[in-house]
Amino acid sequence: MEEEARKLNFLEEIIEDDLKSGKVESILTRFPPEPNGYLHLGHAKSLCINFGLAQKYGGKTNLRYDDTNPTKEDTEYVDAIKEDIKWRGFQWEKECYASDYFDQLYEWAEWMIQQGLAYVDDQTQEQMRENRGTVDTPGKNSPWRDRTPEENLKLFREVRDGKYADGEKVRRAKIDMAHPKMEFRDPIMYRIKHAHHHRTGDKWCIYPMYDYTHGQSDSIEHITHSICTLEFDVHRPLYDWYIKTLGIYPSHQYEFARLNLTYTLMSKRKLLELVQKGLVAGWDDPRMPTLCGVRRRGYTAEALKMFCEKIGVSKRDQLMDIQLLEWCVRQDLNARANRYMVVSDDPIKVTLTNWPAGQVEWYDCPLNPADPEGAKRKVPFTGELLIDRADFMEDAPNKFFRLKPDGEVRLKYTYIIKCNELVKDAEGKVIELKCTYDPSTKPGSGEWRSVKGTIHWVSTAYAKELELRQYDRLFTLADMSQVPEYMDYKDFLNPESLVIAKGYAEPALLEDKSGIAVQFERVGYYIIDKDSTSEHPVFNKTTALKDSYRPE
RNA sequence: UGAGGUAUGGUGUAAUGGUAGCACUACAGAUUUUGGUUCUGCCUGCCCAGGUUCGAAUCCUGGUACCUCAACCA
Repeated sequence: MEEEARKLNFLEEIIEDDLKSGKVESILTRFPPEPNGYLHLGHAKSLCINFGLAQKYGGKTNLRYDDTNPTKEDTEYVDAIKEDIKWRGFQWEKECYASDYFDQLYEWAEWMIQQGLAYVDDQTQEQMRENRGTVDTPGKNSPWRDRTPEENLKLFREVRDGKYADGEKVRRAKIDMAHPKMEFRDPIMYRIKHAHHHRTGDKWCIYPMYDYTHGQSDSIEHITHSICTLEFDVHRPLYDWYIKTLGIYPSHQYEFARLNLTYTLMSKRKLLELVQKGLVAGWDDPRMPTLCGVRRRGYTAEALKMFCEKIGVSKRDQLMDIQLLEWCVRQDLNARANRYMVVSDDPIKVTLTNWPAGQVEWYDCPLNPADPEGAKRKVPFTGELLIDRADFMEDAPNKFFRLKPDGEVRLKYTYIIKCNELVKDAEGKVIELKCTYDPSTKPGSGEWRSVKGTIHWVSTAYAKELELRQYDRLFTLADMSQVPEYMDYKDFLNPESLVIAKGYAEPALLEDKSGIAVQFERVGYYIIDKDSTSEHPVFNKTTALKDSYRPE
C-alpha cells in the first residue's frame, strides 16, 4: 500500500525536488484554456494534473483564460468552462485572463523596441512565410529588420492607434532568422486585428501572440510550474527567452503527453465543426466527448477522476483504450446507480393464462442489488405484462438464455414463467406470448429453483409511459469490432458505421423531460423526444419507454 | 539533410545495476434473481546491434522507428 503511494510520476518528482531543494516554497499551477470551445476528455487529464498536483502538494491553481485571439473567443465558453471545472470538483485560486495583462505586455513591447530587440515588419504574410525558410534551410532577414528603435517605436504606436489595417504590419522579436529552431526565427509578437474582444472591447486593435503572452502571464502570476502538453515543448526555449530578456519571475514550463482515446475525436476544431454544422445538437450532445456531453451521458466526475488516475502521466504519445474509461464509469456507477426495469419500444405482450383474474402482487425490489438491504421500490405484478422484444426469440440458438417457445425464464424478482403459445399478426410478427407461471417459484416461498435466464418485465396495467429525451451511448458504445480504429468524424457521422450495442449491461443515467434523472440498468436503448431537431437519421427515432417505476 | 521529444505485452503504466510488476482488453472457468457485478486462471513485453559488469529495461557507443515545430492559432 505505502509502496504504491510512493510511486511518483515525473512531474511529481520534479515538484518534490523543487520543494525539497527550496527552489519554491509552495507550488502554483495554472489551467489555461482558450475560451474558444468546451472542455473535453483531454482537458479532464490536464485538469487532473494541474489542479490535482497542486492539491497534492498543498499548492494552488489559477484558472487563466488564454484570450489573445478575439475572433475565436466568446464569453459563452468562459462560463461553460467554469461550470465544467466545478462539476469535476476543482476550485481555482484566482480567475485570470491573459487580456488582464495587455497593458503590461504592451509596455514590455515598447521596452523591447527601445532595446533594439523588436521591430515592425511590413512584409506580407506570404513574404514572411517564404523568408522564414524551412526546417533545414535558414530563413532570410526582412528588409525592414534594421529600422531604428525610434522609427520602430513611432510605427508601433501608430499601429496601436489603428493607423493600419489588419495584416498590413506585424511586430516581431529580433532574434535570428537562421536559427535552427523555427520558433526563434523572429517570432511574431503582435498582429493587427480590428476585432471586438469579449473583455477588452474595442480598446485594442493589436493582440499579442501566444508565445509572447503565455510565459509572461505565468510570470506575472508567479506560477511555479506551468504544465502543458507535449506539442509546446519546442516553444519552451522561447518561453524562457522572453522571461530572461524581460528579467521577470522565472516560471518554468513542463510538458506531458496529451490524452488520445480510441474511436474518439479529441480536437476542439473538429468538435466545433460538428456543432457549427448542426451535426450534433450542441456541445453537450451526449455523443460528444466534451465534459458536458459525457455528463449528460451519465458519466460521473468520480469516474473521470478514477480514469485520470489510472492513465498515468508521461511523455510518450498516449492512445488510451476507451474501454478503460468505460470500465471506470461502470465501476463507479455500478456501486451507486439506482436500477429500474424497462422495456424499449415495440415490446411483446405476455399473458399469464393461469394467473387469477384481477390479482395484483407488489414486490419490494432493491434500488441497487449491490445493496440488498438498502432502499426499495415497489413494483406491481399482474397477469398481463410487457417484455422486451429482444428478450424473446422464436428460433433461438442453444446459447440464447432468454424466452423461447416451450422455454422457461425467470421474471426478475418474481416467478418463473413458461412460454406455451405464440400469437402472431397477419404479417407473422409475434405480438403476444401466452405463458403460465409457476406459483411455487415465488421468491421467499419454498425452495429456490434456478433457470438460466432472467428478464425484465412491466405490468401493462401499471406501466408508466416515460418519455425520455436523451439517447445514450450511441457513439462510445458502438460495437467497436465494426468500426475502424481511429474512426474519423466523417465515419462517425455515417449511420452505417454505428452499431448500437444492444443488451450491453451498464447502469446509465437518462433524463426525462422535467430533468429528473432516471437510471436504467440496461442500455442500448436510445431515446429521443419527438421534438428533436437533430437531422441525424439515427436519432430521429421517437421512442416512448414504458417503465414499472412509480414515483412514490 | 535542421531542432526538440519519446521508445517496456494489444493498450497504458511501474521497476533507477539484482526474479520485468500492476491495470484495462482478449481468452478460459466458478458464482450470480441483470449474458451485469464478483472471483479464479491464462496468453502476450524490455526498439535493434555491440560494449561495460558476477549481473543491464536501467550505464556507454552506434543505429532504427515514431511524435512535434516552417498560422498574423493556442
